[in-house]
Amino acid sequence: MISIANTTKLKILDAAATAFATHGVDQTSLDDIARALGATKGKIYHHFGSKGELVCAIRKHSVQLTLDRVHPYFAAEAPPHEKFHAMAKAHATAMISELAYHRVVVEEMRGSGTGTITDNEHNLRLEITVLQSKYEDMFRSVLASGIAAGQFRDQDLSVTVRSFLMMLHAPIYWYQPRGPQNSHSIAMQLADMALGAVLVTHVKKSVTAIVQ
Amino acid sequence: MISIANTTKLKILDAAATAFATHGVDQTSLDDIARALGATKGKIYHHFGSKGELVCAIRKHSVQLTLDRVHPYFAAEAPPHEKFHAMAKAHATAMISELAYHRVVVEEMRGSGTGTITDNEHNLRLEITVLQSKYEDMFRSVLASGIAAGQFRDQDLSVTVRSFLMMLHAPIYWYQPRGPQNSHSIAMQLADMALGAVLVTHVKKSVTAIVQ
DNA sequence: TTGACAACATACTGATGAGTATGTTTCATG
DNA sequence: CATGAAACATACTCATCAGTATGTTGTCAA
Repeated sequence: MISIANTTKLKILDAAATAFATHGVDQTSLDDIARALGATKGKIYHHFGSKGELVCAIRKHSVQLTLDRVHPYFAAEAPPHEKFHAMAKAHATAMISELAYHRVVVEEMRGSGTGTITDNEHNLRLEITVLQSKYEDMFRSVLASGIAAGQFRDQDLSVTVRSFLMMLHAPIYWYQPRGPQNSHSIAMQLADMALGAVLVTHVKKSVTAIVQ
Repeated sequence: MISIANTTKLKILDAAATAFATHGVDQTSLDDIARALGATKGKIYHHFGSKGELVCAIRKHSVQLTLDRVHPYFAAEAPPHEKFHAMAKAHATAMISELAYHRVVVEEMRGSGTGTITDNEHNLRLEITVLQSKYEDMFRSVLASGIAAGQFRDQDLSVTVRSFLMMLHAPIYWYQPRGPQNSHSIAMQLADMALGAVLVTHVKKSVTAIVQ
């Protein structure tokens, strides 16, 4: 948190996130990022131990940003389906609002990363894992309440959480700030879909079927 | 299609897909793939013009495999919600069954790829785009029918398709062949969730709410 | 049987980029 | 005003690969 209060570090993080999100982590050299900053590699290496640490810092920041947006709705008092919808919408809004940071996270979700891993990077990875677990646990908790209340379908929680979170990540792949839809309506639709994905399913008789 | 009837090419494709899916495209050298094949780079370059073409071949194969699994259910006669559920389940099953190929597709979804792009690769990319469009159109069509029938929620089709497809991609990130769940139950749950995501939402009164 | 081509292996080049070693400047502090 | 350290810039090294150029082997048709 102190590290992010540092203005210079944050500028580097922003530039790096933007570049990584645009061209991919592996296709972006530290010289590229430095150029975008109007500086040189020396500046980056003075603040971050390695490229891997830089990526981890972006990932951690991404998770933290998302958590900050979603947690208030988790803490508030509300029935499961309303709470879930609000949290889902907040998550989608986060994806759209800080697109670059979250893109990096998704790209690194496969697991590998760079070959050499510093101690500092290793610790960062652990912290990120802990944060992500805590984050998922919030949703797990709400889902459990909803299932207990008979509103949500009783199914494997791990699969459920990972699945609808992937759906909420969708804007990362296609959202463009200058697109026709505003971010609010997209976030709302995604939240609606996420809620539908967990609710007890109720298929209405088709209108055409009745007509026939 | 003729190209894939070639046994040697398919073996290279399999080895490449496995390696790419495990360590990431950029972290995997052609020498690595050749070693996995018990051969050298020469073999690969004899069958594929560049690393980019190899990746494209994997992507195309992935889309084709998925299409082959889903299309029968699209062609069959059934009410929208049943057809959609069957297609979604087939998609999820495809993801799990040919995990490696589909992982490569998702990793390359950001858009960039290698710097140099051969003519051959460019054509492959166009073919892939066409295939993917046709694929999405199938779902778009079913969704339109369901909306017309009053079963599916009337919302932006593009957002809908891209979103629940992302959810169906989820197993790519965490499914392990030796996992506790069998592939069938996971595919079923994902299909259930996808259907719920598009159906007209119907929130049951909470049991606890009634008790209170 | 011979040449011609497919199907590779071997050995190189060349560029790219992460990381480092070593300046240089600013600035706070004693 | 001296001095140290923070905050960079500059100029390297060195390993990694994608791509290429060329050699080798088998096979088949004329």
